[in-house]
Amino acid sequence: MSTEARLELGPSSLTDALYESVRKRIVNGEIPQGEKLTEVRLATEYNVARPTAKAALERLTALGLLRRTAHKTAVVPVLDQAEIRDLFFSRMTIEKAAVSALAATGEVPVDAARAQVAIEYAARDRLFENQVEADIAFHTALVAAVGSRRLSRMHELIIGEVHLTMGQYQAHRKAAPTTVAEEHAAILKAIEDGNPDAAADHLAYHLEQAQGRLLTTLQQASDEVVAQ
Amino acid sequence: MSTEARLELGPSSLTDALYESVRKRIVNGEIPQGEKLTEVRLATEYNVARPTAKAALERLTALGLLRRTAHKTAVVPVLDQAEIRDLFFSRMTIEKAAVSALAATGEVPVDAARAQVAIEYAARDRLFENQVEADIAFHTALVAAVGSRRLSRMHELIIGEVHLTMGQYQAHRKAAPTTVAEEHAAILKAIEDGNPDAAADHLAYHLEQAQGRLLTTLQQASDEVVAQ
DNA sequence: TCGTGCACTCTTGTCTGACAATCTAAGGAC
DNA sequence: GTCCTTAGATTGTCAGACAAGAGTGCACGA
Repeated sequence: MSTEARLELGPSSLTDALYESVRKRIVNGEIPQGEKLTEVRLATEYNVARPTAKAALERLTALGLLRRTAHKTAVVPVLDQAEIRDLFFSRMTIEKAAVSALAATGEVPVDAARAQVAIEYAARDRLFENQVEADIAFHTALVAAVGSRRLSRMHELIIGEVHLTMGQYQAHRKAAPTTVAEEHAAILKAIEDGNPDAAADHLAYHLEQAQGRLLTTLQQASDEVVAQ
Repeated sequence: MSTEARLELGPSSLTDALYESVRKRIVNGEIPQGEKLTEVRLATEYNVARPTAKAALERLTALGLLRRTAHKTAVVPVLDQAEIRDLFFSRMTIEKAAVSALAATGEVPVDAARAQVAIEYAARDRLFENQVEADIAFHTALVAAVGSRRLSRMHELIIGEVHLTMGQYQAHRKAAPTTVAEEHAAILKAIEDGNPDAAADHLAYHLEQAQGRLLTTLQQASDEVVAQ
């Protein structure tokens, strides 16, 4: 972590900017798992007041990107196998409902199709970070297209952790971009065909595969630590 | 709203206590829909600092019990028909997944059974507030029993609004306690029988009925306003 | 030598007071 | 009557401070 940092002034609120900056650094692995983030550290690094840093930390905590208990320092969480399973179970619940609803209308969300293209480009250029980014965007677009504010908010509550996990294990990840793209395409196809059950099934398969890939890399990562 | 208020010192944090106190007052209708809650008002009423009040307001906002945009005063939201439908669609998604998972194990959650009893007592004694409270507890217990931290967190994200809506229309509500109890019993029965599909179906029916009851009372309430 | 307990430090929770930026609403000009 | 300006209200952010809880290491005793 560099001793100085500059905030983009895009977002209206200073807290927003700080939140967004730290969020990115966590999900792309720049701030590694297990790292502690104190309020004063964040405040001094970004040159903001402690309450502002506190607010940003609380928001990150709410989205699962940090863990924090009373009077204790916030920590970037390390998700174990059980938690990854729980994460994907929850994710499955939301996204299944989303694709089913979309298939009922038969309309393929344009943002999802766009993200699908972005994934292919990123994969071709070996830009892993962009690939993860686009993958998250794809799934987020699917949920958003349903038009349910609350479904999206619930999804937002867990997708951060998905992003975190994928980002943290990025280096270890055996990229299988074509596989991912094919699985995504199958989901979109089922939506276009207006087949809710098929859409849900394809999505379930895709997420199971994704979970499996993550658990494998997680296992490999822990093996490497043991081997040292 | 009284000009003075006392906080119970149960919760460790002052913010927690404030949050909990205001939460109760919102969901039971003491603070009506559309009411504005400024930071200073809350701070002076409870005799706490503005930052503390701010934190409590932010938490309430996160759970949908207040609406707040930048630089604007927090307001107790008024849910229209479309939002109630969205709310129940989201709720359905979570709770269906929950009862299906429970039925797969075949174990009836004790807390849910306990809440079921509480509903009956409250209904018999005409304690509407307790009845609502116990109903929320029943559904929360179902989700909690799955043991998925993230599913529970997502549920928490929307159940507050359900509570709010039920509480706010409490006065208008035509109580149908036996009906509710029977619908709940059917869900528990299906779980006990280990039948996930039946459990999901009974839950879906129950929530559709509940939504219908709410929309009806909502309609009646708006009619009354027009008639004035 | 090892374990227990105390003190110290770090960090967070909360407070007071303040200023700037923004939103709301009231009042005046046309 | 409508639009614009201006004043008040409200929130965002800041600085500095103190108390309370959590963690750590050292000293002391067994």
